[in-house]
Amino acid sequence: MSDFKTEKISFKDWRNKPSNPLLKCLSNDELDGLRSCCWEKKFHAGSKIVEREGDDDSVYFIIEGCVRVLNYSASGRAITYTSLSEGDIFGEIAAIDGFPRSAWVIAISDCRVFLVAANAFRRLLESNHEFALNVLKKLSTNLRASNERLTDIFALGAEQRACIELIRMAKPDPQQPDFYLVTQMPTHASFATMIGSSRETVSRIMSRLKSDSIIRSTVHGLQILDRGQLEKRAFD
Amino acid sequence: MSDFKTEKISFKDWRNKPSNPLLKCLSNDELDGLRSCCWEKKFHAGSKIVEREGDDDSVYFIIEGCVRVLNYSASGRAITYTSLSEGDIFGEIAAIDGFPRSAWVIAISDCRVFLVAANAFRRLLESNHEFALNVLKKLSTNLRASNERLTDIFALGAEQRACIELIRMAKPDPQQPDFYLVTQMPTHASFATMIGSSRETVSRIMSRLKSDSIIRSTVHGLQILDRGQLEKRAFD
DNA sequence: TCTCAAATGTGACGAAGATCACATTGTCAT
DNA sequence: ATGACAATGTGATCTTCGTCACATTTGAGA
Repeated sequence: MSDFKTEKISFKDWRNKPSNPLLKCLSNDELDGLRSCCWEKKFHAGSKIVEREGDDDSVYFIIEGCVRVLNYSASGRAITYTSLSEGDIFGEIAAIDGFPRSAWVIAISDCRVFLVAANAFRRLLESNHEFALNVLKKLSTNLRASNERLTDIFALGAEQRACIELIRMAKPDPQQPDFYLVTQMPTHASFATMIGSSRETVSRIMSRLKSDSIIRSTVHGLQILDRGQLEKRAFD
Repeated sequence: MSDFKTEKISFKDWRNKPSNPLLKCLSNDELDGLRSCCWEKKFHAGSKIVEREGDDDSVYFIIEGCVRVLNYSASGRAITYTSLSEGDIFGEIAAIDGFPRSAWVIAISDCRVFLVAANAFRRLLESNHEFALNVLKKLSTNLRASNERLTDIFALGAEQRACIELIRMAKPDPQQPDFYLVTQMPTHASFATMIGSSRETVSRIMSRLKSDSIIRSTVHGLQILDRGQLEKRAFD
């Protein structure tokens, strides 16, 4: 595993990062206040950051790296709720309502995070309306996504869900402007936990999409050759 | 359809209702401020209150009655997110993030609601920390529930989900303290949309539970004869 | 380059449950 | 009571996918 590239970051730089919309509204004073109840922590790829039912209640700000929020069913199957990266936060729910963690968080890549103590986070919510509104918006977004997903699972088949997820993950290819690209395509097994399916089913779906020339594997990631067709399969 | 029993309610009575935890923290002034941007509306059982993609953005406070928040898939199948009644609110997400409605809301029984304009609601969020925190807690609760449900669907079979839902809906029977009771048991078709299954499957599950003497239909609703067995079936 | 573990491909099989098609039973207004 | 319509019960299929089993490929170290 490669070592961390730990470029030191100042609190002000942190706040002003464009990838960090939540913190923009903090004043210098508020930022200083955070300093005393905020630690930096590092996690290696694959390590556990938050444990379900755990009673640690800090809020995590991702400075660098990528994590996955998920749960395990009694039978051991994993269900991924969401993947997060630089600028995202997690753990805010337990900090807000004080109940134990509702999910696991696992580092996908090496990570650097800032931990903010729950009561410091709540103090911020109370003192800064704009910050509170930002958090409210974030929760709203998450809730919309979660409900949307619920509908998809009831209504759609595995292939449709896979196509939708691919479309979600794809960004325009910087090299070839006509194509879309999924950099960082996860393994079939991980992808399966994201769409609520099995490894084998994902494998079969991908094979089909490849043989139909809708997608293709390249060194840069998964290339989408025919977005129209992909959308057609996604939305029928 | 029976007419409404429209006992007039004052704003202060409204705030002080025990079923209304969200509003407790409002001052008299804030309450007065609401008066000018708040209407009462009535809806008959079965009528549509909120329409998905609609751009009305008020927040609804249920004074009386019972509603269902749901969505329809492209194929026309309904998926119920939650049922709400007196003291609950809905529509807060669109008011917070300004995007179109993400779900439909249908009146199950005759309803009386207070509508609060989105910007009045947002003003309240900004001026009253406690209120904002209450709303944050509510969203957190909803998010936990939604994710929990997602896990259940992947991990559990239809019968288990049905049993879990029954347990959730059951309250101790005031008459016979040993038993639990589901007053207001919905139709099998509705229940199916709540657990993500089909009407026929629900019918078969209920038949099985009845023939195994775990539940029984009475005039007061669905009686749970053997909660232990029901839990066993729910959680294996 | 070799090696080994992880990731992927693929056939066969079975179980769960959706769907279709009716029969039956409630329930409510006249 | 008597329709009429909604709700429920139940059998017979048919599809989708999960699961098992094993082959094949890939990729990262040594």
